[in-house]
Amino acid sequence: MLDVKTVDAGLLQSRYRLTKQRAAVLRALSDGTHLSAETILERVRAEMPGVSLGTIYRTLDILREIGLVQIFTFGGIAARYEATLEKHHHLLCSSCRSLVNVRADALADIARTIAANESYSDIDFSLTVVGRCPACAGAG
Amino acid sequence: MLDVKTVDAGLLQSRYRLTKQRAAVLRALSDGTHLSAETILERVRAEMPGVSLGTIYRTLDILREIGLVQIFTFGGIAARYEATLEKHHHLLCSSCRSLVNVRADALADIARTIAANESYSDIDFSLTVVGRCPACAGAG
DNA sequence: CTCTCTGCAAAGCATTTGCACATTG
DNA sequence: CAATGTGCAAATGCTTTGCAGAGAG
Repeated sequence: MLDVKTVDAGLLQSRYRLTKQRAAVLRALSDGTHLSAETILERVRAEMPGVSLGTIYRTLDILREIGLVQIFTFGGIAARYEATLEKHHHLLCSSCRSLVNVRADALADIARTIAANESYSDIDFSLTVVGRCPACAGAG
Repeated sequence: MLDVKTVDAGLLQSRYRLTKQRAAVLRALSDGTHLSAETILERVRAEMPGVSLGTIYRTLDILREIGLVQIFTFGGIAARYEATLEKHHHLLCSSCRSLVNVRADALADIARTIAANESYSDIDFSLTVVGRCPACAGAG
């Protein structure tokens, strides 16, 4: 999902440097799905103590700007970051707030049609399905 | 979108009282689409100065609990509240952050299929399309 | 009277920012 | 050295909460 070539392509064409901290953030991101800034900080600090949360946010913002990470916002939980280039959507549990990634290729046509109808350009789109996850449904 | 019958049905079946403040919030909501708490406060204060933002939030939370308002969260802007029972989705301008409501009936099947595949129940879903609105595209 | 509601102010959380120092090319 | 990056801490924006007094049944 996150090869060196892609990262270099992004960073080198910009004025940004690939510092230790940024590399660590990228490594943390390539491990998991929909990570929060706080989770990323923990992972980065595991190998590099002393890194600040501010740096995590600044790095994530740069990576987003370059197009290497996607940010997803949901109600009630902190923003989630993903280094996937694959288009995907989310299932959010209304009870435990856990997240699951899902694909929905059929959505693209619908989103494009909506955007075209209203003359919106350069679109991106994401579907969030909120519901009770199997675990929470089982627990009552 | 918000008739007295519906409101009464919701409030009377609960332990909540229909106070002046709550009525004003409901009135503010029935005027507009995707209002922020701050906007609602302004509108409520226009007819009833002294109302606090805390009361707005508490009221909105009750109304959501009863099922009279929907809350939508997007990145970068405050949550938006709507008293519509109609299922709808949003176009968010990546530049000026303006919002437009859109319908997308074809989405229901897709969302249900996704949820069923992953065994999620009691689902709700919403699509957010982010893109440049016509005004911003025109402005360059 | 009892329960619910409100305003106020403070607290809470996620995120951003200013600044002085460190690091890199 | 000139530019970019970092840690720290303070600031910000949105939302929630505790509390003491007001209002409703």
